[in-house]
Amino acid sequence: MKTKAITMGTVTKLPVDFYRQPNVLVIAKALIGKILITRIDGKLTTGRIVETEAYRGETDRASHAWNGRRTNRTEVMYAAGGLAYVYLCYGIHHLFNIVTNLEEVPHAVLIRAVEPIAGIETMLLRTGKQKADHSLTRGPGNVAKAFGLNTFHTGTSLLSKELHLASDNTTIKLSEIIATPRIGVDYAGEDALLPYRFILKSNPYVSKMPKKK
DNA sequence: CTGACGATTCACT
DNA sequence: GTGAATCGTCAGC
Repeated sequence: MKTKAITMGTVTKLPVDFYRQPNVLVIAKALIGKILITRIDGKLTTGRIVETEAYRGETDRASHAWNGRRTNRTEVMYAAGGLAYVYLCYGIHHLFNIVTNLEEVPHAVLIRAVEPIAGIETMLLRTGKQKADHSLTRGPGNVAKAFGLNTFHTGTSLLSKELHLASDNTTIKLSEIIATPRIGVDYAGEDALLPYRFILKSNPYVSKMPKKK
């Protein structure tokens, strides 16, 4: 066969221990360059993560679980790491988060942007876009949409066949990763300035730098 | 039960 | 650069 196989080397599913490391910032940074894989409605979509944000639970005013706030919606953040937390924002957009750390520690990482690898047709279909340009999977709302994620997936294991993360041979140099303040969290006061956002340098799928307000 | 608002996006000026 | 869309969640009565 002359199939031009997509050379992806060895792709390994991230183990559950990865999500249970104590420092959510380390996890958010380590997720840059990893592969997001979903098999939803029988459609395979994969992409490389290029932008994340860390939310450090009860000590972080930008987090839904700030100061130990615990409600029906945020309950999943208090579970042990390795689950998905998807929630609706502005009544329109679904945002995909990864629950990290141990039980009772509500840390999470928001996936803000992904570079599409496979299933681009499916992504176009889901987002209703005509062309596969940089906006396809840029921005947390678009990522969830393109990968078929919605609030129904909250609590789904990130080790499942339907939804998981993986690592390939790609190594990201630390110098390629930049830390910046998070976006859209002005209400968080001083915590809004924390450099908890990680982006892959010069990647066109990374959302624009936040404008100074 | 009611009212206020958000970890955003898109179209338009 | 500005503003509207739009509904689940949460706090308060």
